[in-house]
Amino acid sequence: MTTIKDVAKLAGVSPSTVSRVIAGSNRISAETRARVLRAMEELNYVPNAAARSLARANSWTIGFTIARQAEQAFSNAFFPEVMRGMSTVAQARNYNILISISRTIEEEREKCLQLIRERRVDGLIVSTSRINDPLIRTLLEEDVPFVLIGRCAERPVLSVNNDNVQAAKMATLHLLDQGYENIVFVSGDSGLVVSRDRLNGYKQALIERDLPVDQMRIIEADFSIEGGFRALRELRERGVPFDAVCAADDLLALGAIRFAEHFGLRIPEDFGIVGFNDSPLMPFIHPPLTSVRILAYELGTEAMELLLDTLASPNKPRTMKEIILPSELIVRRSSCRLKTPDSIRG
Amino acid sequence: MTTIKDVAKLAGVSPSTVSRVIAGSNRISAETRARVLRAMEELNYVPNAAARSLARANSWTIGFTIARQAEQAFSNAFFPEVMRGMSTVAQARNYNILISISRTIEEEREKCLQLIRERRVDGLIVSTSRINDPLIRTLLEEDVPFVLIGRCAERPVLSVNNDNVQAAKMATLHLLDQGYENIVFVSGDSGLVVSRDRLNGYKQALIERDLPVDQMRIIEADFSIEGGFRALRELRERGVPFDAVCAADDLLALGAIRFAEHFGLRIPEDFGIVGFNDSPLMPFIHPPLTSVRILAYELGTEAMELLLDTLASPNKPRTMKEIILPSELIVRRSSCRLKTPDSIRG
DNA sequence: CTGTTAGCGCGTTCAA
DNA sequence: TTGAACGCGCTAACAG
Repeated sequence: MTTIKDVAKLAGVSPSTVSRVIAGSNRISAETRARVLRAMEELNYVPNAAARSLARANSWTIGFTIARQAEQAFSNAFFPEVMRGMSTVAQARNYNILISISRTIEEEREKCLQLIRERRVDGLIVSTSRINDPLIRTLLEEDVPFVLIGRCAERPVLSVNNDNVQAAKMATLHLLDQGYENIVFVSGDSGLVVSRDRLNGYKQALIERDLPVDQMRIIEADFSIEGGFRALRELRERGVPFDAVCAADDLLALGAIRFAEHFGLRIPEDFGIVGFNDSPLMPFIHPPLTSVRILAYELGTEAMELLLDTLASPNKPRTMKEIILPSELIVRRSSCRLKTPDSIRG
Repeated sequence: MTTIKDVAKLAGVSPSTVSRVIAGSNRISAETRARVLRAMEELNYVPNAAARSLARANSWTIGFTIARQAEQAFSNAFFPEVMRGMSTVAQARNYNILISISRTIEEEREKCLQLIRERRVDGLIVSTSRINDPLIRTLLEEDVPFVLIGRCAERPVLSVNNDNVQAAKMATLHLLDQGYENIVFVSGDSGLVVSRDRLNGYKQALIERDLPVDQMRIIEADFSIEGGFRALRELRERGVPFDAVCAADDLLALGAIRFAEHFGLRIPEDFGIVGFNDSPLMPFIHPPLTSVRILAYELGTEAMELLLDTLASPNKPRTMKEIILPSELIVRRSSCRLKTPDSIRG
């Protein structure tokens, strides 16, 4: 392994001079700098990350954490896209990304704390948040620099989110506009902030149209196709009448398609469906599925930028900026009993 | 920040004793160990990763690299699943995972070399390989510990792969068994080893049935739905007759569905389709798509285990073990003009 | 079984 | 503008 001493020897200077060249100090003669650079080149020298970390007390590494509930969403393109976004920014600013996938929220909390305490990462990007999330509370208590992708329900934290309330409201209004009258809402894990927000959007749409919000029409489902199916079957068995569903995720919407097939309902004539996340394959589903498109890549870039900016000015008082990105309702056949298929995508 | 010295002081021992406790040395009295552990507990002590790395010359971190061509495949669940697999094993063995997503193979090579030279990672898991891949050549030259997910065409390297040749052969034989007579092969980037292997499987199937291998029936496509569509249209314009397609990825197979819709071909009556990767949504595609299921999660666990085992015994001569995992053809309607839909999945 | 000492490779004083 | 000396937190070799 070639060290700073080897370079110094070859260039005929002291190690500290080499260090200055690396740091880009200007208190150095052009000639010396050139000699040092040549020596570095020749020896293929690369500074040892651990030694730098130790001396400067930072790691140039950001941790990205995903917990179990999210892991399921791993089946759609959301997380990969977020990661691609984060990576683009990190790379441009010479940061690395450490990922930590946990099975439970306790494990997630342990892992995050460890990464921070070990000084393995300078900050964290947290990918989902629960109501009263213990991870977030801990991170705040320990004053860990972090950005949340999503929203913290209890207090402002640095975060990047898409406007779930607005999006779910749009989706529901769209169903109403299409003449559906009894819309049910199939939620994911109700402990997640994102679920709560989407549910609120659904409610707001009903209220805006002076329609009653009926708890019977709201149901929580396992985050899977099967879960979506079972939730609707359950509602049906309870005798709740409905002719459309706003599902908190595409997987749940696919469960709704299963439900319709199973009970002989025609989509969109008898039954309208909208989902969330607009996975790339939605246009190919039968029928093509209406869905809310989330800017996943952008969530990643924005989160990373926000975090790195924060780290770059540590003394600056931390304003708990919350960035909100727009989402878009992609209308396809599964929710269109009025418009002709020609006028819509997919 | 609490260091080993603080613990030592509180426990009334020397720093090296604390270090021994951490390392689990047995040359230590039970009583002292208990005192030290209590002090560690009390101070919430966690060893600094950089200092350990520096002293022990390892990082307990594995790099995972993805390059552009793969990034597209990011839209299906393959990479997330691989990562989940890697993560499970890494976590169990106290390793961390650093990810590096590059746009070009040159950039990928740079990033990997840097991670190694900086000593930021102890080894690498490389996610895709090209024919004559410069990254792999470099890693071998520099004697970097790495495992390839895939296969190296030129020489044996530590790798974990699914049997692409066999899988493509199965897929093609299945189409032949279903009575399709003119099967074309739509390949991804022909520079990738995986593309070559799948193409070879296709050829082997034809040869086994004494059918001619016709270069006119083999075409390379952009890795996208649109690319799959254009490739088939191109073949059609060239006057190549065909009634079925073996596509090297589900995305390309979706392009084939588009093609069939566009030219009024019925699937599976007029036109049979099989894809690769069996994305979770394939059962919902219209028609449900036959596809080769890859054990992505297992590829991840096996790759990580292989790498960590190698790192664990560095002096042992490196046998270039190549692990091959089976894949499975999931038959659905898109390729079944003989069997009844009841007898098949999806 | 335990303490002392000397690095690991780099950044950063303080002098010169 | 440059070099010498020390410290970052931990491990390991050597004494005892």
